[in-house]
Formats: sequence, structure tokens, C-alpha cells
Amino acid sequence: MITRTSGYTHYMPVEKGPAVTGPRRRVTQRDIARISGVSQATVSLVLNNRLDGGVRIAAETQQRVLDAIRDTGYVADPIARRLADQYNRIIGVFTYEPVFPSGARDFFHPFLLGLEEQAERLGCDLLLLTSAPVDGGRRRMFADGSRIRLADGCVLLGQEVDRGDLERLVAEGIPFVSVGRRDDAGGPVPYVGADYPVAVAALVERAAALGHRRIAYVGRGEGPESYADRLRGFRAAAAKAGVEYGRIGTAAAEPLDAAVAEGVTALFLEEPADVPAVTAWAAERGLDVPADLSLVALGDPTRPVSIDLDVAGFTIPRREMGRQALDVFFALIEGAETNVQRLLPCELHDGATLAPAPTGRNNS
Amino acid sequence: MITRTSGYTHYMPVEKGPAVTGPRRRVTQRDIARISGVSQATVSLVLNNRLDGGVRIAAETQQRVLDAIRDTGYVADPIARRLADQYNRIIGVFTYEPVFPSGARDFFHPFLLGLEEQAERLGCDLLLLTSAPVDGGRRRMFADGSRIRLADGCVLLGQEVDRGDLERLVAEGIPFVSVGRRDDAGGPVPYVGADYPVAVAALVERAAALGHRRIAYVGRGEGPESYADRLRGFRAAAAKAGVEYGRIGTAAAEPLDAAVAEGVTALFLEEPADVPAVTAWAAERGLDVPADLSLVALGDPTRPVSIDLDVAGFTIPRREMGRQALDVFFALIEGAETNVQRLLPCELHDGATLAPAPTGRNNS
DNA sequence: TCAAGATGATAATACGTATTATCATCTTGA
DNA sequence: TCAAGATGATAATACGTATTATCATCTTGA
Repeated sequence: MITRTSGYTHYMPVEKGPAVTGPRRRVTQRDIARISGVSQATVSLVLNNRLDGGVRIAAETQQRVLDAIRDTGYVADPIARRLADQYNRIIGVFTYEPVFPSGARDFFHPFLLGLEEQAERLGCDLLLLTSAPVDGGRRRMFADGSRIRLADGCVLLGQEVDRGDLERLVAEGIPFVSVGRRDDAGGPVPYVGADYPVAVAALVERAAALGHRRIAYVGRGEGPESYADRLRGFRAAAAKAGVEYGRIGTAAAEPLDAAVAEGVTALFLEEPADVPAVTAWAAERGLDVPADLSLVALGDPTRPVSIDLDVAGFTIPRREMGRQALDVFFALIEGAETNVQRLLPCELHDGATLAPAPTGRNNS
Repeated sequence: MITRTSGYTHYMPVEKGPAVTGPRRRVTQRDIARISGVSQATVSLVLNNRLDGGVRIAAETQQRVLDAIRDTGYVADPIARRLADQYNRIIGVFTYEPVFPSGARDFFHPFLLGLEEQAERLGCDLLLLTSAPVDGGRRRMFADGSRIRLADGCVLLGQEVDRGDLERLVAEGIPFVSVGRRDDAGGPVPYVGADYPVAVAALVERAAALGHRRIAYVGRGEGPESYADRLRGFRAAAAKAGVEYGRIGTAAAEPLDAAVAEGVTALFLEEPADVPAVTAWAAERGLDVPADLSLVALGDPTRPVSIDLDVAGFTIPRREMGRQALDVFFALIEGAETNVQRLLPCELHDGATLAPAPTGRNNS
């Protein structure tokens, strides 16, 4: 059995009413001031120990105030505190789709995990901007009555971010950070992205070293910056390694057949979720992976798929991107000196699908 | 190419500095007032449509103000509104553990899905209370400087909710809704829960109808309300059906052996995540499920496990619970007449593990 | 022609805290 | 004996919004 002495004391009865029921007033610094015979300012100063810069309060006065604070259980109203401050420590999180997807485990989950982790560490709260009206399945950032300015600013999450939205964020000077690199939008965009070009290049070089002389990139290579970055890295590295290279728009049988017919011996998949489609196609054609054909996955699947192959490729540092996005955000609003356009290294994974090029098939 | 006339005005440059960088000020009602040539009070009145009680503002003045609001994208500072005791359509979401778990797909995900879905529908934003300090792996709701009141109130998520926290929420009159039934805490607790007793009873009755005469509940049956509710339903239904019943504390081999030795022919698992442990034990003992022993899972697994069996039992309406939690919340703060203690029916699942009792083993 | 009512808007204040400039009093030293 | 410095504390103000009492001006009607 739990007993409690006199309940909570940091609520004062309103007026001098009879007793318990009805609304109670918070204890305020004014109350403490009255009790200990000082001014509200003094209470605030003692409470926050701001006795450094010029202001002095006698030790025994301090003690009186502290006693009153202890006796009443006074706690400063965080709301009023925030008001007196410049920022609310509320970070908006904007996503074009639901943060909690109804589908299976989600590509964005690790980013959010990193965000939450860092928010916890930095003592701020995350405001999921769920009030944004939905239009064609996508939330709209700047619809009439947009509440994006409720927060101190926001973190942007999404494979593809609307260009107009970005421009407007920049133009309005709303503090924000994109998770994932973004092209300039009427001004530089703060971001924490993955360094795709470097990661892709490393894999291309590895393929070249393994004797592959003709390789293909499978995917759009444009649209979202993350696609464009991959393709850019692919081309630059292939050119540098003296390897012939091309691009296939989709992981469909026809273009894949054509590529193989032209002597391609390694496929670099922009979208790792395409792995099952490609392996199914390869099996159907009697092609062994990696004996006949090497496979490289450029990142993590954005759609839920189950892949039983140990595919060569790299992992996007999603959790760390989420974490650092908040760091950059605070640097922004605090005007701290720091790099607000960061590319984090991806982690390479050897896997079992990138093997020496089959002999006697080049230039076939 | 997009051109833009004169930029956006939502953030006012501090002083008349050169350009982009540096701290920026929120647009305030004073700014709107200046722009539209009225007083701050007028802006507030127009913004909140407080034109009923005595105060009158000319239609065209209103329009000027509204135009300025639209042009600047002004949104009232939620903190200042809270200080004046206003709501912001911001719902706090408090969880004792991270909302985005680092582990696998999560028991709480469907609740959050429902919450987000309804938030989107109702046009409110969800504030993840990530700022709460962590103590012993659990977030603390009322630590010093708790920011729970930044939100209009909150939704509580968690298997077990701290009793003191609940009491304090009630005592302070903070609007809140628990997802999951809670016992009174110095006052009735608003909740949207699952109707465990009814669901469990239905399964007990089914077992009785299939000839089971001795059944056992596996689990704590106390602690979290959801456990207690299950056990209560179990006992009541078993008694009513004239079936002998008992309880096993954990799904360990020893107590399970004992139960079988005493003639138990059906196990009701409080924690469906225990299914693998129980089936492994059964296999080891050469017991066939369900020929020798029936198995019933009372709900959904709270820990990630893979279950390949089609287990009889029921499903907790988690998504719907999340949805309705928000409904109840708004009913609370709007003072609407509605049931604020709701139990939603669980969905029964026949499965393949609840079969007729084996013959000749009762009272063995 | 002027009192009463209608119309339109604002000044003043509150919410609770943080900070800074200012003030009153005491002490010190020559 | 009094100027300068030290000591101790406060008044005033800001943060951004909501609300109420009050005010100025116009309209109406007899």
C-alpha cells in the first residue's frame, strides 16, 4: 500500500475555496517570491543560478528561496520558459507519405530511428506533420493553412522532394534539413546525404579489377538526386577504369537479354528491390550468378522484398543520417559554424555476387 | 524556370542584415498587424474568429488581415498559445520506449498507424515526446521540465503504464487517453482498450465445446491490465463452462510438464510470443499439436518472433484502437458527450491448433 | 438637434519566465 | 567626511498570444 504525504503540493488552491475539488493554480515564481519575501526576478535568478554576471544574491536569501521552492514542489513552467527563449525545441518532421507505413518494414524506418535517437539526446520533441492535406496520395507541404511553421523548422524525409517545396523553404528562410542530398533550390539546401558516387565507384573499380570489361547500370539514373548520384558515380568510375558501360532503364527481361547479348557481365542495380526480378530472369535464362553474371546492389531496397542472396553492394548509413540531420538543424538555428551539406560514407559489402568475369565472353 | 515575385515574407530578417544567414524571427501577430494596418488584438480576433461576443470587425478589415496571414504563411506560435491556455491541435504521443524501435517490426506499430491515420483525417499533428529524459531504459513522463504540456494533451502507449504517472495526469487535469484499458487512478482513466475478457471467454467456450475438461492459462495474469483482463476472462469463462482450470507462470518445460501430467489438454498463452517455446517443448516431448494438446494464443505477440503455425486465438484491433484514441481525445477537450472508456472487440481466429480434446487422457 | 444605439477597433492586461539596467545601502580608505 | 567601490536586490521589459473593458465615431429617429 502506497501512502503519499499530503498529495502534490505544487498546485495552489484557487482563491481560498473550501477544499480539494475544482481547478488548481500552478505555483508560480510569484508565489515563491511572496513566500520568501523577495521579488520574482530574484526567484528566477536563484532558480537558474544566474549569479555570475554582475548580479549578487546573499547566501541566506538564496536559501530562503530554495526552501520555498522545495516546500512547494515548485517547478518552472516549461511553456513560459520556452516563450522567453527564441526556440521551442520542436522539430517538424515532414514526409510525403505516412511516417508509419501500413506496408511491411520500411525503407525510412532507420532514418526515423536516428532522428528519434538524436532528439532524445538533444532534448527536443519531434512534430510529425500529419495535418498536411493529402493530394493524390502525397501530403502537401504548403497548402493553405499549412502548419509547417508550427515547429522551429523541419527535417525533410523522402526519396524525391518536390522542387517547388524546396525553393519555397529556402526562399522563406524556414530552417530545414533534408535527409538525402538535394540540388540547390534557389539557394543551397542543407542536407545530410549518402555519398553514392564514392560507394558506386568503389564497386565499379572492384568489378574492373575482377576482369569485367562491359558493365551496365540498371535503373533510371535521374529524377531523385540519389538516382542521379549513383549513375554519375557509375559513369565516372567506369570511364576512369577504362570499362565499357551502358544503362538499362528497367529490370525487365527484354533489356536484360539485350545487355547480356552485348557482352555485359555485371549488372549494377540502382534499386536493390529489383534483385529478385533479376535473379528470376537469370534463372530462367540459365545464367548462373555470379559465374556467368555478376550482380551489384547499389544501396538498400526501398520496397519490401525478401532477398535470399548475399548480394554485393553497399548500405546507406540511414540511422547516422537521421542523427546528423538533427545536428545540422541545430547548427542552423543556432548559427553555429559547421558543414551543413554533409555526405556520409556508405558501407561496402563484399557479398557473393560479384565474381571474376566469365572468360571468353567479352566482346562476344 | 520558376520566377518568384519578391520572395516570401514569413520570416522577418532580424534588423536589416544583408541576406540569408543568421538567426531569423518568427512572423508574429505584430507583423501581421503592421502589414494590414490594424492592432495586434484585431489580428488575434480575426485569426480565431472571435467575432461573436460583442466585438465587431468590418468585413474588409478582416479580409486584409486574412490576406496578410495567407501571404506570410503566418502560424500562431503554439507555445504562446499554450501560455494563454489555448489548444493547438497538437497531440502528444508518450511512450516509455522509443517510438521507432531498433528491433524488428514492432507490436506498437499498428497503434501508431491508426493514430497517424486519424491525425491526418482530423488535421492535427502528433508530437512525439522524445525529450523526456531516460532513466533505466524508460522515459520519464514527469521529470523536471517535462514538456508534456507543450501539447494539448497526450495519448499514452505502452503495455504497462506507471501508476504515479497516471495519477498525476488525472490530478493535473491534463487531457489524455490511454491506448489500452487502465484501472482508475484517483479518477477514471479515459481509454480505448481491447475487450480481452470477451475474446478469451469465446475461446474457452470453444475449447469446452470440443471436450476439453482441464485447461491452463500460461502467463502472469497480473501486472499490466491487459494480462489481468485476460486471466479474469479466462477464469470466469472456465468456471461458467464447468471446466477445471489453472495457471502456469511461465512457458518453461517444468511447469508445462506438470500441467500435462495433471491432464491439461489445452494451453491458453497470455503471450503469443511464447508459441515457439511451447511448440519446441511439445515436439521434444513427442506431443502433437493439436492432436495431443491444443494451443490458443491470446492476442498478438509483443516480441518479434516467427511463428509458422496457424495458431487459434484472436487479434487485438490495434489500428482501430489507435484511431479511436484520437476520437476520444478530441471528445475530451471539446467536452463532447461520448463514451471515453471504450473496449473494442477482438477478432477471433479459428486457426488449426484448437482441436477436440484427446480421448482417454482426461483425469489421467 | 441631440440622445441613444450601432459600428469598429484598440489599449490594457494576463499567462509565467528570463534578463538587464538601475537603484539603494553599506563599506572602505585616505 | 565623503567619494568610490562593493553588496544586494528589484523594476522594467521581453517573449507572443487571447480577451475584456473602453473608446471614438457614425447612424438613427423623433
